[in-house]
Amino acid sequence: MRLSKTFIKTLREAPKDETAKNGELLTRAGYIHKEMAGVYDYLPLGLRVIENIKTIIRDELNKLGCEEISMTTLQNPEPWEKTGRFSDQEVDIWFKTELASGGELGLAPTHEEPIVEMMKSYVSSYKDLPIYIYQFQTKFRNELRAKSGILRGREFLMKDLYSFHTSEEDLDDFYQKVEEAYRRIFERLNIADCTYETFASGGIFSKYSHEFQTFLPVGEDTVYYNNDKSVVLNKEVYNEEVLRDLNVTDEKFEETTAAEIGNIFKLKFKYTEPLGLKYVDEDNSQKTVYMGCYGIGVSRLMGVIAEKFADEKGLNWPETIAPFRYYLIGIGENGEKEAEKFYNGREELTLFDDRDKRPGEKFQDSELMGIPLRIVISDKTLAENSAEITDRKTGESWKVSLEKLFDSF
RNA sequence: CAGGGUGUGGCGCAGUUGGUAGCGCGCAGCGUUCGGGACGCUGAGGCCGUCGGUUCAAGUCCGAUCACCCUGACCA
Repeated sequence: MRLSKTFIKTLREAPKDETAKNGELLTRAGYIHKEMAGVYDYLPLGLRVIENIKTIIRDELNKLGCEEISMTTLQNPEPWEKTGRFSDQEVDIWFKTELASGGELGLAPTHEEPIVEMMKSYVSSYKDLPIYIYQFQTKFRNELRAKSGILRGREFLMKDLYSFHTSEEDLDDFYQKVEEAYRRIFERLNIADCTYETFASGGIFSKYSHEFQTFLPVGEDTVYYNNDKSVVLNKEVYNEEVLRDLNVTDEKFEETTAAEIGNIFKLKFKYTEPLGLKYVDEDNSQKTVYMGCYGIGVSRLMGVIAEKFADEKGLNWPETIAPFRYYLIGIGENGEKEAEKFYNGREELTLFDDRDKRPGEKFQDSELMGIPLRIVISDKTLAENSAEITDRKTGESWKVSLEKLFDSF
C-alpha cells in the first residue's frame, strides 16, 4: 500500500474522547475511526489486522474439522422466546427494532438460539453428528456503558463456534481440542505468555466454564492466580468452596486485572432441549443433542494486543498480524528510485511511505503504526550498496546488501 | 442507571464584566529545506452540540435536551 494514495492520516494528538491506550493509538495511527461510543469503523490498516487475526483463528479451527458459515444479525424472536432469552429481564443488552409490517426483531447479541433452530433442518440421525460450525459475526450488545476504546463496544466482531454431539464424552473430547486450539491461536498471536485459562462461573448447567484472560491493566475482570499461575480464577468463583474443589486451599493467590478474550462453555442441553434439537440414535430412540459454544472476541483481541505491545512510540504488532511486514522509506532521488524497485512485486507485504514528507516524520509514523521492520534506502546506504533495516521491537538497526534485500525480503 | 467532567474549523485548545470568534497542528499555493514530526510568506475553512428563553445585543447568562469521557453498578 502506498501511503500517498490512501485516505488515512496519522494524528499527532489523540482525540480527547479516546483515553484508553488502544483507542488512542489505533485512532492516531489511522487503524480505526469512531462513529459513537463503543462503535468503530475499521480502516484499511485496522481491517488488515482483523483479517490477519481471523486467518489464524480460521486456520486452527479448520484443522479441527470446523466449518465456517455466516449467520444473520436480524433475529426472529421466536426461538429466543422458547429459551426465555428474548425477555429484557433475562438479557438486558438487547437492541430491538421493529418490522415495518409489524412485529419485533432483535439484533443478535450471540447466536445459540438461531443456530440450534437452524440445525433442526440438518440433524436427524446420530450419523449426522458431531458437527462443528463457526462464524465471524458482528454482535450487538446494548451496554449501559461502552468504554476502553475497542475493548468494550456495543457493536463488535466475535468468532463464535458451536459444536453438536451425541454424548457428553464426545463433547468433553471436543471441548479439550478447542482448548488446545485456543492455546495455539494465542501462541500465534504472541500473547500466550500472558493469557491464562481461567475458571469462571458455569451458571447452573456446569460447575465451571473457562475463560481465556489476558493479564492487562485496563482489563475489566478481576482474577486471582496462584504462585506458578497454574490456577487462575475469576473473582466470581474465588471462594472457599471452589478452592477446596480445585485442591488449592494451601496456596497463596494474588489479584490482578485481565481482559477476557475468549470463553468456552459446555452448554449440554441448555438450548437444544427447549428448542427441541433431537436426533435418532442407533437404537431408534429420540435423543437430545449435546452442545458446546466457544467464543473469541476478535475486535477486542485487536485492542488487547495493541494495548499489550504498545510503547511510548506507538503501536507494535506481532509479525503474525501486523498489517504489513515492511515500512519502506526511500530518501533522496536515488533512494526513492530503489525503494520503488523494491516495492514493485511486494505490494502486499509493504507499506510504502512515498509521501512528500521529510524523513523524520516518516520515521515517527513507521513507529506509531507499529510495522515490524523498517527499510530505509538512501544515498547514505546506497554508498555502501545496502539498505538499513530497523526492528520496531528492539529498535536495533542493521545493514543488508541490496542483493540480499531484493533476493530474500 | 448514580456521581463527576466536557461539547468552539479535520485534531488539540483559548475566548475577560454579554458587543458579532482566535491560536497551534493539519490543509492549499509559492519559495527555501530534506536521516528523527523544518522554516518564511500568502490563503481556505467555524450560524460556537441542539432547542427554547432573557437582552438592543448571547460562544458567554437562564432552562431543557442530546452526545462524549472518567469512576461505580451491570456484563446474557
